[in-house]
This record gives sequence, C-alpha cells and structure tokens, in this order.
Amino acid sequence: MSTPLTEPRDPSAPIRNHEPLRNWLRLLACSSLIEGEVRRRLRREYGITLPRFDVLAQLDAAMRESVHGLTMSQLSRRLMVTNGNLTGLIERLALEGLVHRAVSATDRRIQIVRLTTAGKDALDAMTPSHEAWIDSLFAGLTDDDHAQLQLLLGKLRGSIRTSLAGEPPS
Amino acid sequence: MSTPLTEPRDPSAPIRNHEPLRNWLRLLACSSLIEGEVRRRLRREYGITLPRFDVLAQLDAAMRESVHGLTMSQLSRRLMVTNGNLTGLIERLALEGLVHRAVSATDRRIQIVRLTTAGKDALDAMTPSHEAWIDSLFAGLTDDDHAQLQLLLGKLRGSIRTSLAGEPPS
DNA sequence: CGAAGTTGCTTGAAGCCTGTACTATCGGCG
DNA sequence: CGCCGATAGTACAGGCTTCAAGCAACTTCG
Repeated sequence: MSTPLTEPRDPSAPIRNHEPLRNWLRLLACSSLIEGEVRRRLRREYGITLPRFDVLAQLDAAMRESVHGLTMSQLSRRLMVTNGNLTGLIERLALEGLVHRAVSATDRRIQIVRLTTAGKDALDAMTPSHEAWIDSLFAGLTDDDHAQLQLLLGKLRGSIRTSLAGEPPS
Repeated sequence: MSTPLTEPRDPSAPIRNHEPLRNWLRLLACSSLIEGEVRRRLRREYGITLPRFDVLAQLDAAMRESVHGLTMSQLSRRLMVTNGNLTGLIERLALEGLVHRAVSATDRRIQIVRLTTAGKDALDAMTPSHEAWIDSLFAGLTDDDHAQLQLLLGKLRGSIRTSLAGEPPS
C-alpha cells in the first residue's frame, strides 16, 4: 500500500525528488477546477465567456491605475495570451459594444482599447458575483493559509521568471 | 504609493478580504506561465501538443497502477476535460498510431484506450525532458517550500471540492 | 419481454488559442 | 530623402475546448 508498482529502481541512480512535478500537477488541478467553475458560472449567469470577462476586467484594472486605455500588446501581455488571439477577441467584444477601439493619434500602428460605458456597466454587474465565487472556492483557507500561499506563489513566480530568463533560446 | 487610487470606501461597509481573489490571480499566473512554457517546449522539441502529451501521460500513469487501458470517461475525468473534447483528441492520436482504441467486450458502448508501443516509446522519450523542465521552473523552491505548497494546495483542493459539492445546481 | 430511464460516447456549432507569415508604420542613419 | 531594422498589429491554418443535442447500448422494473 506504499507506492504503486513501478519498474525496479536502479539502486545506483540518484534518488529523484518528485515534488516539483507533483506540486505542478496539484497546482494545475486547482487551477483547472477554479477556472472551469468560473467559466461555467459566467456563461450560465451572465452569458459571457471567461476570456471576454478577463479582457473587461483588465481594462477596468488599467483604468483604476489611471491608465486610460491599453494597446493590444499591453493587453495581451497582461492576459498572457498571444497577440493574434486578442485581435479576434477584441473584435467580438467591439461588436457587442463592450469595448471601443481607436488608432493612436501619435502612432498609427497602435490600437488603443477602452471599456465602453456598456462594458463598464456589464463588468460592474458581474464583479461582485465573481468575487463571491472565488471567496466561496477558497473558503476552506484561513488568513494564515492565504499569507503562506501568497509567499509561496510569489516565490514560485520568481523561480519561473528566473528559469525563463536563463534559457530563452526563443 | 500604498494602494492605487480607487473609489472612496464606504466606511460603514465591511472591510473586504481580497486575498482569495489575489491568490487566485497569482495561482493562475503561475499556472499559465508553466503551462505555456511546457507547451512551447513540447512543440519545439518533440512536435507534439500539450493535450496529446497529457493523454499519453495519463494512459501511462494508469498502466503503472496496473489499469490496463482507460475508458473515454475515465480519461476525460483524469484530464479534467469534457467527453466531447476527448473524442477528437483520441481520434488524432489514434491516427498517429500513438494510441489504440477498442470496444469493450462486455459493454459495447465503452471504448477502451491504450498506449501503443509507439506511444509508450514516444512518451518515454519525452518524459525525462518534461520532468527536467518542471524541475528547472521550480528550482527556486526549497524542500520546505515544496512541503508547504503541497499542504496548501491539498487544502485548497479540498476547499474547492467542498464548495462545488455545496452548490451543484448543475 | 418491453417501455423508461441511465450511461457512454459522438457530433456539430461556436469560440478560444497558438504559431507563423505577413503588412503597415515608425525611428534612426547615411 | 530613402533604406533598414524594429515594432504593432492582423490573417490564416491548425488544433483545442466547451456546450448542447443526439444516438446507441445497457439496466431496471412492471
């Protein structure tokens, strides 16, 4: 009942530490569960997809930082998706009237994306529920847990960035 | 420089604890970074997509548990994707000869999916690199960090499951 | 047995996402 | 000015993903 059957271990091999892989799988599981649930609820209760909600939320977050509109590239960096993806996403959001696109006055390559009033209203209507869902999913964690988790995830993010900076053969 | 400008807070409102939302965003960021990097490397170094790799890995993991082949439903549960998704995925993998499908002898609705020899070989060729990538991305974490992270993620998973079990209006 | 419900899987429409190739624009420099 | 490299974004092909609807096989129970 200890560990499941596997190949006999070469006793001369270094003992591998499997915690990184295991924690990655645990992380992924939590992430998938939460993301799936939020996606389902956004669709069922507000008829919007998660990626579209994310765009609105990022535009709103930018506004709170007194950044009045984001470029496509800034948005794609914040959302961690590719530029090509964003093009279609913004197009659909613009079609729904939730978002407004305009060419920059100083650089005609740049598209500046802003929330419309309708977009802001839609987001404001969804935000409280969204946060309540997250709170509910995390309800089993104490404040201490949250503090620890914050530290660990911060450390992990740093580790990832370091690793990515180390070998970016691009 | 404390917190960014925002609306004036209603002093009579309860002070909201934003840690769940913040930790969710941190978790998602780490998850996306790792997943994206693994996806890129699998494509560039082995010409395979991440979902296909995941299928192979799950089939192999099942084999290690002496489960000889998985049904579509078992696979989709393990991979946390929908059944409909898996149908196409398995079809493509079968076309590449990495996977074998057969109707169950006792229940003709059931498809039993197994790794082919080619699939097992392909997986074995990729697994060490894959694990090395993960190790590298997690290199900044100590054994203690891993132990803490394991506990917290376990607790989080429990919290999520509890929350989902509470309100499954389906 | 046979109708009714359940389970396992597939189909099809819509949308998301990546990677690659491409166009348009900008800035610098001779 | 006019070329050149860099930057911002788009176009497209391929593939992943979900959801809703549907089909087929099984099970239950009168």
